[in-house]
Amino acid sequence: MARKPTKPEKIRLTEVAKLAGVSPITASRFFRTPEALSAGKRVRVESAARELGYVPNLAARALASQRTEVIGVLIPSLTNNVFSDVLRGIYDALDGSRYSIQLANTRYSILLEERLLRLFLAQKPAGLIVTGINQTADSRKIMEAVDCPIVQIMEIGPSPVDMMIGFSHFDASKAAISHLLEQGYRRIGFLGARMDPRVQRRLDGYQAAMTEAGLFDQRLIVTTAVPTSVTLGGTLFADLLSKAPEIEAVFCVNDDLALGAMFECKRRHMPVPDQMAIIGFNDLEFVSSSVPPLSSVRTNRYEMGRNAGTMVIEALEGRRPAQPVVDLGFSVIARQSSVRKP
Amino acid sequence: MARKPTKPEKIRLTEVAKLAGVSPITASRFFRTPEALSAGKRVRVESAARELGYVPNLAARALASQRTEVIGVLIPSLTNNVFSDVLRGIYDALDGSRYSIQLANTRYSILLEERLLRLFLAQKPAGLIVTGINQTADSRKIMEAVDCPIVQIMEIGPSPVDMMIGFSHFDASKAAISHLLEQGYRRIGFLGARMDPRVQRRLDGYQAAMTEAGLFDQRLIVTTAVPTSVTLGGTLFADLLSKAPEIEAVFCVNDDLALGAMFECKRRHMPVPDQMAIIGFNDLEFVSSSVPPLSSVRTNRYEMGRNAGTMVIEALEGRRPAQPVVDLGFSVIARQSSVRKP
DNA sequence: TTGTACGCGTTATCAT
DNA sequence: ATGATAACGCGTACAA
Repeated sequence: MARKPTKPEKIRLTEVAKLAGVSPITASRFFRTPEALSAGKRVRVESAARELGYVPNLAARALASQRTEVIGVLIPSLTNNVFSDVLRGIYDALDGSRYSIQLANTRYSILLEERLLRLFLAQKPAGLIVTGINQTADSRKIMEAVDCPIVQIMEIGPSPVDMMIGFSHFDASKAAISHLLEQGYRRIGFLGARMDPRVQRRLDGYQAAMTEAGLFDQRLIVTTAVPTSVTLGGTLFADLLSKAPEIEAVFCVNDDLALGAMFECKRRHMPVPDQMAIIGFNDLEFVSSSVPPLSSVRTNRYEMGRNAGTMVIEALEGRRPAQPVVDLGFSVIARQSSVRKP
Repeated sequence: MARKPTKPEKIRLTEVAKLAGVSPITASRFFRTPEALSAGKRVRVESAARELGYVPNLAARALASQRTEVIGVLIPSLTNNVFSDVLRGIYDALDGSRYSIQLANTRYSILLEERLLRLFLAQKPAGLIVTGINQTADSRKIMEAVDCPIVQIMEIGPSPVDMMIGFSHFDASKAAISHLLEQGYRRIGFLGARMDPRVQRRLDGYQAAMTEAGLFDQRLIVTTAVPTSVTLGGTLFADLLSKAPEIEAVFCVNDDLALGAMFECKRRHMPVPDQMAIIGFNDLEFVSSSVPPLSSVRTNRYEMGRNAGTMVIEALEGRRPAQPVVDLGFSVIARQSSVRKP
């Protein structure tokens, strides 16, 4: 024998329809396209649903319709403030829409990313937001085969899987160095942590700028695979100073490192910027109120997330963007920490 | 007419079963209880699934089994570092398990929380992790009616919906003030932002400690509903100074405010701790490397998330914790910013 | 605008 | 250990 039939207490669409005096499919339509119902039935279904406390069964809906209203989001870190801003943007964009978010943490591993991607696809997501442009070959194949909008965020590159929104980390980094060069600094150090693909591109930008200026010197670069932190900024800066005591300025791949470097300067009674100029990256909230205020490169993280969310929704509604790749740019914010006094 | 029958290309359990020469239900068992299969069939199903690239349909699974393997997580903020640590703990705890996470952002609104809760329940989650103990009456009713493990995190209180893990914000705050009192500070200010329930309880703790010491003075308290930030810490501290210029120490409800206050001291050439002692809350990474190092109250956020995740899983496996309420405690970390020199 | 008929892909239940 | 059958609750396709 098979399983017992549904107990009559359970409140399904059928129960709502019965109470409203309509067929189940009409009740179903009420929840999806209420405007397709006559006013009378609309009211009756609505009150019936309310009276019974009807809760739609999303699994049944997904099975029947072969899709869900879940947008999968793959990011490499939950701790990094950079991603929390992006996430907030995504959540805000999807707020009020019918879509919900499923978030996964790739931990900066493209292999784990691939596994999570497969996991997502088992749920037939309505859309996908993934971080960066360095996926495994298999991930790329999978994404190309999937029939849903996909936005790659944080970076831009030549061949989007579908859509893309971000900025050039290479250019942004180069611009930061240009700023320091314009201020007259010549011996400019580089501090990098984690060294994920985006940080790597910032290093490339640094190298390009320094080489163009005829100032490149491998000794000025200190990097580590260790995750970033303020404390680490101090440590790396100390390393840099011991390797190259003559440096006049330092570019940190993020603001945490920059703050750490600044604290280290303070411990060494090394005035900023008089004896050491510092510029960070991301323009987090705190940099403007530190003493001295820290220069940084502003990136539009919230907007990135917000736009990514919007792009997915619009694509789902059939309105694909004219431009699949959106460059949100950046701006170098020069504050006291990197500005030569007259 | 109804819909067309499934196209033969689609790879379902049926296709796998056919290739393996077993019935669909046997193939189904392979994915759920492989040990219940004979070794031969187990191997055949496995290779058939691999060969066909079978991807299980989670919607069908959820519909048939009436449950999912999704754990819903409700937190008030994505930006606040405090929650990213907790989240990381939850993700780590669930990593490698069959469960995935669905994250929702309540934006510090218990009304929105209630809506999101209802939304989650439509998906029949395997478990639920919610923030705090201040839910709406309806939310509480809903949670009590739901048949899945629920963990309330961040706080502890007398009547858990199901399980609870956190610490007493009241006691932690009181301990911070006790530390300042022990150091000999008497005029101790309070800086608070956001004023969510947990921050409110920290204020209560401050008030209790000060009252017990016979030092309570409403003028020493500066609060705002505005979200916290380093910059805000500076502003609030300036407010406090103008209201009560005689203060010797300040307790900030989080480390961002504390850092902002410290920067403001620096701008005013007010040495810390000689002229102004500062203690923060949460013991974020940066406090130990600032100059001077900032005192703070360490809370075990990662462990909280990690344990919450584990508690849900264990409960799902039938092993409910002996104690439904877990107090993770806290510790006052006294650093230079609040220690009187001898 | 509304309804009919059936399929979505899996698992629960019972039987062998 | 394995299989037959029906049921999970809803949406699609088409007809009226």
